[in-house]
Amino acid sequence: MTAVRTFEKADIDAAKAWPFQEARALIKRLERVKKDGPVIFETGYGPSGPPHIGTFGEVARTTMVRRAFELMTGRPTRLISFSDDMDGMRKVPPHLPNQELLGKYLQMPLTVVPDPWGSHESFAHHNNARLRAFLDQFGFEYEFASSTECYKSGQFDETLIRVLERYDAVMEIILPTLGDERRETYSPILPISPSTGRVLYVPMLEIDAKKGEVVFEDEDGTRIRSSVCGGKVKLQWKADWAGRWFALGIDYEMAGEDLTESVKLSSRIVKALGGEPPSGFNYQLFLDEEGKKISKTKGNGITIDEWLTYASPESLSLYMFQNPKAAKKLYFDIIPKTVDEYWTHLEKYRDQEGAKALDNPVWHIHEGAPPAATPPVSFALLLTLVSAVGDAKPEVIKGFIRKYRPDASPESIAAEDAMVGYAVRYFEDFIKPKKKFRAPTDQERAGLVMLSARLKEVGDGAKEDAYQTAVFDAGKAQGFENIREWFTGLYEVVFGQSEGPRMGPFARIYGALATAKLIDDALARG
RNA sequence: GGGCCCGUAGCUCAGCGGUAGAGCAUCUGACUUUUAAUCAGAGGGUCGAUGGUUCGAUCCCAUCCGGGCUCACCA
Repeated sequence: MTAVRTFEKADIDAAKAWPFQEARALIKRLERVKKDGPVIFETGYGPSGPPHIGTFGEVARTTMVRRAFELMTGRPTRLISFSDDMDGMRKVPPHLPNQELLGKYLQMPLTVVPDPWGSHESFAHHNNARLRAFLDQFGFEYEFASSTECYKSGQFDETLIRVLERYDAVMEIILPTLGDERRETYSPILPISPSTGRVLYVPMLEIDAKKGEVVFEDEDGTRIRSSVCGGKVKLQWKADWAGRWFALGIDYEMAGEDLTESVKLSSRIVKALGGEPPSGFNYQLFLDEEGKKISKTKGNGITIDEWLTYASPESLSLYMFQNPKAAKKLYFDIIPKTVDEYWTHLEKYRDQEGAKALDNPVWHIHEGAPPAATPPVSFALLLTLVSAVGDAKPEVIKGFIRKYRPDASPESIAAEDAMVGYAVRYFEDFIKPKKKFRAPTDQERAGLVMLSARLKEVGDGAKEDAYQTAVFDAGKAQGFENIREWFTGLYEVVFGQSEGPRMGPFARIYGALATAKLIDDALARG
């Protein structure tokens, strides 16, 4: 049910959503460097840990720019998801099994470190597989690239030799950014020790660009002359990023705000190599509820698994679309709001045309092909329903929806059904613990006793009106001046909240006897 | 302290030189067998502050304030 629309050039030119602005900057860059052929986008991944919400954000946002660019230019594009799997393991990540075993592989490339779970060729292979499964789960289109493979296959050889040729220029750029101590031993080339297999942080004693060789001292003091080709050395981070841009011809890459300085530095280095830095920008990091930076060790903020427990990937994409240059809070309270905003945008998209449609987040979230169906009731409403029913089964909730939106299309119902599970879980974890059941007043108690008895009398299977009348009769019999007070009390005592579902239909669907039991339970509580 | 990014209605955000906008939230009215619905309407912002450029600035420039990141090593 997705319809890909076509857009006039004038509309595309008028589109102002940030992915289009990024695409325009990219187009300018391409004009400058006069590049033809496929345009290459890149995202990064560090395989010392599993993919996370930031990984998702980067790939999602990059894909948004990619699709905008394709619409504008019609040019072929590729997205490379690059894994830094040749980096040495600096320390054993905590919380992993087989800590002792891993400890023996410190400083070795992550593709040499054994897989602590034993299922893959190496630790990095394991995490690389997780990355791919992660990206596949969302349907991203990308090509995986392994740093180790790039080095070993010789794909980076030319670039490594270029680094040797421009060695002084590269050093001149990097050295001022280093502390005194590191400056003494720094080299942008990190040899892999032929004796121990570790990544060595040692100075280069000789550089021979013509032969593509370097001389360094191995861990055991042996003076080694080695080719830089075929994976015998790798580039140190500051040069690595630039080298990769150069070797792979990266045209676009965004990065976190924490890497702002690295982007600048890498840009200078890639120029020194004779290349041109990619287009891109620095997106902001996420904050927790109190505006503090989210850190993995602290465990504040929320993880992608948590988000996907309570809401759809589309809603998370919307979150990523919004304001990427502002530091945004990422915590549980924003989930329902984001979900409903997503549906609102999707609904609007149907009637929007031209540039308006292109500026609608859903165009970007769905890579140009937003679905047509929207659910008949909002997530917020759904939460109210779930909340009223307590720990109801999804089927009961779905029954309500079909009853109250009889005109909803099957597609619309299907869209809603997916939300029901999310709503139930959100309710269980965030709303239920906050429910406050108060004790009834004497007047309310009398009314509730009467209502319960009346419901049992009528029994299941009667018409809505019969139940609705029963509710009003019970209230009126107790002499409530304003019948609203009766309802408010009913909700607060029985449902633990001040608002609730229309009682007649509720009793009809939930069951009169079950409803009576809810009331009896509430009376027993108070 | 230097650099970069952000600061628009209660919340989330759009607008980026021409009399301030959306969604949600709030309130009011219709309804009155409801406070999940529907319809109609309203309130709410000195566009962080101050200067400057301009006929005119939320939008450009400068300074300041507030928030985030970054400036040893690693990535």
